[in-house]
Amino acid sequence: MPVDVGTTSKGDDMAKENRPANSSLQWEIMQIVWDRGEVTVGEVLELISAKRSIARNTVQTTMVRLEEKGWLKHRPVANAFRYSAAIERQASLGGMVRELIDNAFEGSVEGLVMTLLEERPLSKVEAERIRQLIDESAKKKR
Amino acid sequence: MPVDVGTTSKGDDMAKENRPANSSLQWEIMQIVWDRGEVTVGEVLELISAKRSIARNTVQTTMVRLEEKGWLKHRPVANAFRYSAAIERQASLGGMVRELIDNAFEGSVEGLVMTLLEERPLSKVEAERIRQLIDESAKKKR
DNA sequence: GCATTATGCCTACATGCGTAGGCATTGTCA
DNA sequence: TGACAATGCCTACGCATGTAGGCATAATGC
Repeated sequence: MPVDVGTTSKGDDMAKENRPANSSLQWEIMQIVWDRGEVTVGEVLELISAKRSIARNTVQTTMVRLEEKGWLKHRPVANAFRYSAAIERQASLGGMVRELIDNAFEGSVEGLVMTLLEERPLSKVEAERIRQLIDESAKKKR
Repeated sequence: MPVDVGTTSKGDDMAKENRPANSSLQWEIMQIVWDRGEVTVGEVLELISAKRSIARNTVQTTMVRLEEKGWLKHRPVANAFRYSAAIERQASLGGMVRELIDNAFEGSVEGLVMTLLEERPLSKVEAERIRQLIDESAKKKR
C-alpha cells in the first residue's frame, strides 16, 4: 500500500529553532492515568490538548509503548480500549527518586536533601513534618 | 594501534523485561568533572574503567556532546584538551530537584521525602545528619 | 446508503544517547 | 628511525522517544 508520499530528502537542513523542552510525554500520560484510573486514548488526548497542541497518534503511540514496557495495560470496552496503570504510582516515583540519587547524587541521600534545602527552603511546618517522617522511619527500621 | 579494547559483540537479546536503569554516562562524567575540576578524556576513561568496561571513544564522544550542550568547556594543554564544567554543580542539581518536585510530586517537598524514605530507608547516621540539616535550614529561615 | 467521527494499527522520521571503529597526528623511547 | 602510545576527530549503529501521516473499520447521523 502506498502509505507515504516518499519525499526521501534525507534530512540535512530543516530548520530547528524548536526547543525540545523535555516535557516527557510519557510521564505526563502516566500522571493522567494515575489520576483518572482508566482512560481512553481520546480522553488523554483531550486532556493534553487543553494545555498544548498534540496529535492523536502521538498520544496513541506513546500509550502503546508504555504498555509494551509494562507501565500500562488495557481492556476492550465497547469498541475502544481503556487503559489503566500497570505500575503503582508510588513504585515509579520511588524509582525516579532512586535514579536521581544514584545518577546525580552519587548515591548520597544527604546530597539530595542538602540540595533540596538550598533549592526550596522549608517552612517551619514543612520542616516539622519532615522531621517526624524521618523519626518514624528511623524507628521502624533497624 | 590496539588502543581501544572493545569486543564487538553487541547483539544481545535483552527483551523488554530488563530494567534500562539508565546509568547515565553523562551524569557520571559530570560528577567526575565536578569532583576533579579539570580533566582529560584519558583521565575520565581511567576512572570509569576502574569500575566497568568502556571504550575510550565512548567517553570522548560523550564529552564532546556535553560540550556541545554547554555543560563542559575545554582548553588545549600540551597536545590534549582539558575539560572543565561550564555549569555549576549545585545549579544543575538544584534544577533537577526542583523539576522533580514540580513534575512528579506536584510541588510537595514532603511527597518527595516520603517517597525517599520508603525507597531508601535511612541509617541512624543519615537520619541524624539530615535532621541537623533541616534544623539549620529552619534556623536560617526564621 | 453515504459522509462523518472515533479509534486501532502500521509506518516513518528526527533527535538524543550509549557505544564504538578507524584514521591521522604527535610525542616518546629504545 | 621506527614501533607504539596518547589523543583529536569523523563516522556509524541500535534503541528510546516525541511526533505524526495515513488507512481500515465500526458506530452514528441524515
